[in-house]
Amino acid sequence: MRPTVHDIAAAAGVSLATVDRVLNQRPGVRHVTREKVETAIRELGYVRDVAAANLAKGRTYPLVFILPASDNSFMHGLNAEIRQAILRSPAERTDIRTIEVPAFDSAALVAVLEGLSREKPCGIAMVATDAPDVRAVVDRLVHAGFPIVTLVSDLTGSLRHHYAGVDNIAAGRTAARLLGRFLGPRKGKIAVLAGSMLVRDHRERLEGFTSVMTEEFPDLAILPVLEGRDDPELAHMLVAEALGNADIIGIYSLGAGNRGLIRALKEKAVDRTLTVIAHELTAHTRAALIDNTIDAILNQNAGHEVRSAIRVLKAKADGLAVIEAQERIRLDIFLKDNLP
Amino acid sequence: MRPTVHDIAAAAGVSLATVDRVLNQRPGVRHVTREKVETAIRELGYVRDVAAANLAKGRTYPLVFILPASDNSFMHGLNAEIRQAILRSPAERTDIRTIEVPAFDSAALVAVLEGLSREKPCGIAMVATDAPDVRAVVDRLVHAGFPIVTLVSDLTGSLRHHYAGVDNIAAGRTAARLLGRFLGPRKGKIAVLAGSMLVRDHRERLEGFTSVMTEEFPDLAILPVLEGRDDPELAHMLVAEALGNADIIGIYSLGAGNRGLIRALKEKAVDRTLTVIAHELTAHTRAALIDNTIDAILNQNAGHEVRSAIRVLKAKADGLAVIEAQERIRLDIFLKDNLP
DNA sequence: GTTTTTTTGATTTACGTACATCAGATTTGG
DNA sequence: CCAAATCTGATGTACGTAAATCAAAAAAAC
Repeated sequence: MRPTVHDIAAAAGVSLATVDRVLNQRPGVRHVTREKVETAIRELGYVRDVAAANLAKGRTYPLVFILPASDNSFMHGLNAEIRQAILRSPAERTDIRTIEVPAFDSAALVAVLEGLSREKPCGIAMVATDAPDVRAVVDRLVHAGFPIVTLVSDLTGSLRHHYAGVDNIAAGRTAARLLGRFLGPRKGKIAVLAGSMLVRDHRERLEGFTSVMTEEFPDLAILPVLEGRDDPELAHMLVAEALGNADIIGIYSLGAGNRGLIRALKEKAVDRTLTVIAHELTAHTRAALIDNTIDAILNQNAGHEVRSAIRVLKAKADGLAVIEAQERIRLDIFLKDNLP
Repeated sequence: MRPTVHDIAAAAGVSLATVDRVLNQRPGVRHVTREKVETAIRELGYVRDVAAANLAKGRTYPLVFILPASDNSFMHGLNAEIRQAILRSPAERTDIRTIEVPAFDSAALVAVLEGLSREKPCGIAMVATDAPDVRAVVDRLVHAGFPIVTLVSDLTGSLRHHYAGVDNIAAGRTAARLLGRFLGPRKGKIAVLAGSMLVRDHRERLEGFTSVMTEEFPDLAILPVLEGRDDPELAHMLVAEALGNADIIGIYSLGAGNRGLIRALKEKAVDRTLTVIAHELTAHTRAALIDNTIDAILNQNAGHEVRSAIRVLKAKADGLAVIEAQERIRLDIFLKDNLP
């Protein structure tokens, strides 16, 4: 049987009230007494029963998710997963609220974050916009004791406690190697379709992609990036136009807006053997993978990201350890054979 | 605030004791009264506070893991993950015990399972040996009310509640497509190294591999399977011998014992451009992936499998729902760029 | 040495549920 | 209609912790 507060009290030769004062860092305990209790805690290997404590406290975990107001399927999926988490709230004692901020608008994000410091949530998950002012508020909030995790897009160099998202440089490198290996000895040009080079994750994917391509597949030349702004229409136009170049033998789509890409491919490239790698598994990319329009899909599992963010925030709020291996968000690689 | 038993009692116009009798299916409640209470439960949307209930019951979850006594790195890894889980036991209220049975010995497995029905664990996780007698005991135990999940290797056609492992047919198909695409237009022969065709997961991987190969990559011919019994020495011998065949341009290693494979490759194939796909990420395969001896690794995350099995067993024991998407064990595909 | 302050102990209530006991009410059987 | 059987209510204790109160003891200040 694991030791309880009573056992600690007995072992330390103090009363229950004193143990409670020490455990919950309440004032009114002499230094020596505090030490006695802490020794007993260590020696008996006491760990507070979080379930019982939460019951007694009537604790809930008010969490805030800050998301960009982007209208693409990935963000819709992320929202859906958060709604699922909200449905589980009663069982998980969470109280989740989402706030939408204009995408790529660091000032707006900063304003929201500063507003939050007043309402005292016990944890914040945010899709970070990578800017110095954001980094500054995040660091301030972390110092003030708020658990903060970044979601999907990280804020490197900040003090955020955790990042619930994939390694985008690795994703880009993986895409490059897959494309390079799939194309084998062929020589030709590679088109890259991105959302916007202002977004950190897209920049990182491109960075990883480019470095492996230039180092290891010198026969493949990367064309200037097409910025589709995650907009299907624009993506369609850009890709359709690019396909006029007969040297293109591969495409890497590292952002959203794949609907336009797929349409362009089906219209313009029926007779060509293009190798295409895209990001994010959606109904559209899934169908395209099955009918061979796309050759591989790299994906991050939004559900895992949301659940991981919640687990980490709760653990941080309770001062508990997280299982690192469990919280690592993996890059999924889907071929048509291992679709879920 | 979520409703409590008191609210139900008030709403149904009965006493707390009666609500308790209904909730815990104790006798001594008239049919009409029971219905009143059940209606109130439904209407208020009452869900039992599992944490409080567990506290009151002093509940722990005695779980049993039944593993084959196989001496390969995957099983060692699995064991290590179970030990990690045991370390978390106090916090998770679990009480985990492992039992080793001789590998591929269905009679021994049956004997162990029958022994278990007497000691009443609240859940059983087992690496299944695929045999009719095993299926029969499992079905009996499920009928008797034991939550059972299969781990790593499934028992299809049985009544087990859940399978915590990867889809091995999909894994084989994925390996085939990766190998086929990596080899591109080349023609040649493919060697397959397996552990034993007596193991279901190996059979399934081969099945998936073969079907995609024959359907979609007719220029690649699969040689008769080399059965390495997951033994590095034997694998080394078999592969070294096979590499005498200069037509071999690809290898699929679908079992354990990759140490021998890697050694053989480094000795015999330095001057050849072989494409190699192997299963299970270990220190050895990892190093081989980095130095280009292996081109891709398919992996199942033993930690996730163990944690998933535990979550599912606990949920079943409490009669709760599981988050299906969370419990799906994904097939990891590692290139040298996305190693964890 | 007394007063004031600080520290500690003892005790109680609460959280939401489980479980046991016993008395009282209601239904059923004869 | 009464006895027996069945059902229901009232009540209390427990689980491990939090949090509060008030009294008592110890230490510090005067």
